[in-house]
Amino acid sequence: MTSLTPQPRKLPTQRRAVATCAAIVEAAARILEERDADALNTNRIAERAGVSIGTLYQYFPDKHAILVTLIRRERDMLLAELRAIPEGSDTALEAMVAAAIRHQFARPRLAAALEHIEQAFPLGTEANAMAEEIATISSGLLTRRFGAIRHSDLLTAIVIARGLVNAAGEGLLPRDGLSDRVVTAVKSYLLAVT
Amino acid sequence: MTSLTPQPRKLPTQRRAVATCAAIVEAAARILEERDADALNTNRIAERAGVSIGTLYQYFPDKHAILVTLIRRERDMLLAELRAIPEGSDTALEAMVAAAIRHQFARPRLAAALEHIEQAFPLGTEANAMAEEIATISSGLLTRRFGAIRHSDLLTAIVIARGLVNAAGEGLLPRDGLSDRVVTAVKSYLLAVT
Amino acid sequence: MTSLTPQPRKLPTQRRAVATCAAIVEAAARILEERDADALNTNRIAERAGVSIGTLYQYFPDKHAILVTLIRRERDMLLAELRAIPEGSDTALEAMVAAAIRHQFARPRLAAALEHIEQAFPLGTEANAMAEEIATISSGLLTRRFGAIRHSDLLTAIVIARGLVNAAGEGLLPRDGLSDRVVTAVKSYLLAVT
Amino acid sequence: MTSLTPQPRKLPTQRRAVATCAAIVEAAARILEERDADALNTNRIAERAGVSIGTLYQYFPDKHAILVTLIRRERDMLLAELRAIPEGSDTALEAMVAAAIRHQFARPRLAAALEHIEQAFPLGTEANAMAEEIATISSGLLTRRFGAIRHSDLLTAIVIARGLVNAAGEGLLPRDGLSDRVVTAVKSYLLAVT
DNA sequence: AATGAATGAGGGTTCATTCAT
DNA sequence: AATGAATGAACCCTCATTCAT
Repeated sequence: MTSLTPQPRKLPTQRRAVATCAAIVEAAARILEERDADALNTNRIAERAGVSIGTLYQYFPDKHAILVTLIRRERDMLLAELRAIPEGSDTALEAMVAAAIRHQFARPRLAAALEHIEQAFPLGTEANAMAEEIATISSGLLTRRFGAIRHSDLLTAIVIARGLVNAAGEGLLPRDGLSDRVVTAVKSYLLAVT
Repeated sequence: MTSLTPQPRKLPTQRRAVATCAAIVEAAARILEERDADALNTNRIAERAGVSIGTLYQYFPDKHAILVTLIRRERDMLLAELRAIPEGSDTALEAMVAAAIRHQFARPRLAAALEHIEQAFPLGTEANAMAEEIATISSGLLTRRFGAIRHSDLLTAIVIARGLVNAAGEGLLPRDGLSDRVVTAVKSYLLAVT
Repeated sequence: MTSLTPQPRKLPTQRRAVATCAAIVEAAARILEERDADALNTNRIAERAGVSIGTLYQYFPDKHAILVTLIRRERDMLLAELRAIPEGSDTALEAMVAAAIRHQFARPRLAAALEHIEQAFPLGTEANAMAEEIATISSGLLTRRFGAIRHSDLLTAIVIARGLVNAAGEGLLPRDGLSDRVVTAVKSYLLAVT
Repeated sequence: MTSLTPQPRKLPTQRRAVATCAAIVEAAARILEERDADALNTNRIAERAGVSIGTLYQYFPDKHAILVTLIRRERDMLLAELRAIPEGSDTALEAMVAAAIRHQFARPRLAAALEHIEQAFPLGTEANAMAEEIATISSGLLTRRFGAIRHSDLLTAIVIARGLVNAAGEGLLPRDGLSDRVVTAVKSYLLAVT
């Protein structure tokens, strides 16, 4: 467990290989959804993906790399949604929260499982890079409404939102009215500190 | 790893037995602090505790039970501090946040490790019981200042506080000014919804 | 594969454990005798030793360590025989050769297998130490008959003897008259260079 | 790994095929020189040779066959040099030793690696054939100087020479003066027994 | 009560080899 | 002829747990 940097062992060139690669990552996702993180072993991943264990190791140097790829896949989906929000929008905050909630509840068990796994990895440069990117995007989107926000306050707001969405994803908080609650929490915090 | 319910195999009555039991739990805590959760295995726990693996299994039915005991130990320490806060205090919120931060940073690596482990356990009745107890205590302490608080808002406030303290414990947020930030976040949220 | 230094993982204290440890090493020896070096895997060693694979790994950190222990065992047997030869003897050379041949043909297939395995290990300090010790012993035993011998000539003589005994052990040379041949080769070389 | 007999799967007639075949064998040689025998796997050989694994298996039925071809290649180079020594030469022994040393030190790591690998193969008819051929050549070359030599003495002399050259190749013996040492050892042995 | 030797299911990974394209 | 994706037997090793002493 080093960081989030490792790449697939071999870049798949043929069409079939790309599909195999994706199937392996998706198999890992399904196992995390249906069972426990403990149940995630390479043999099961291979079986679930419908490939042999050898094939799995052609594309990923080790188990860790599969998870990293999966985490990246999910992260990139969320980042893409956030980047798509227009900067000038009056409802940027609402849109961001909506995206986060949509992402969390698209595959809630997967999101929860990855949350834990991600934290088990040492915070490599890539994990920080994502936090930084979210901060940058948020900054752009929120400045219009809240003025200049101190970096630490921005991070605090992100942590609040993230925590609430995750908690709801894990069933600790009712999903009903979640969006409003998150928006309220973030908005009231930012207004209080600016 | 099923739930948080298992009890130590025998309720130790003799003085030495209690000490052994505590030594085993503390050994687990130390390993979690000094190494990784992956490094936590029963043989190492026994060695670190200065007892044989056989003795360990005389006091705990399985590895899970050791962790549950450790989690309970830490949780009870925090709950005791929270319960000690006088109900009539004007600064009850500040006191609660201070207690949480003190607890988190007393043994930050341990707190972070347990956070992850706890989530890996299925949410047994006991975990919920703790959440409920914190909600009850909080309710008592906060009503004076914020009036009647909806249960979901109380939970939300707790999740916010918890998330911020944890994030700071993991280094995602500066520790400096943490107390103020948490108080501000909780206070502004509660004021916004009441 | 580093050097010959690794020790058993855990020094066996109980009588049973010592026996187990020896059984594992002997099992490895038997497999090398009866099959190929390729057939030497830890599962087979454990099975042949009549213990579980887990037990094997209680005493040896890895496969390599078993081989190192076996090599040491055999080496020490030979060294003990060589050391037992009286320094003043007129027939020291003959006695040394006899010891080497006896050792080689006590378990010829084992000796041959270990020869190859030993060379596959990087020449650690210990392997050199043995060569040095043999040189020292030889020097003491041969000086009386051949006068002062240059170190390089001593090594050469040892290599000659070793090579001939090994070749005979592998069936490349007839065993008949082996002792005389080795003694002749060494004696004539040493007389030629002194 | 059975014996030295297997042939390349197809006798390549086309120019490119011969080159591919040679590239594969040379790739194996380079890997043995640069890394360990453990690092010698067919995928790596193919990669190093710049061909696909499929192509490799078009030319060689299995991994073993590649090594056999390599061993033959090296062996034939040495035999060719030995055969080139004129029978009537007074310095035939010196020439033979020089050839062996030249061969050993041309690619010392390769020679050492092949030495081990060769011994790991069961002594097939081919290995014996080589020993026999060397004996025949040696006999022709040495009779003039040493008279009729018993077969066992010839073999002994060859083993002595081979052992010394190999030992020097592996760094156990100084290379300096190696030629003289080998010649002295062989000459003094042969004079002693004839 | 305590010890620690022993167990063995299970997991990560490699690599010689095959075969569809 | 060449490619490289795919295979899966086999291997090394860990660790939760049991049980004879």
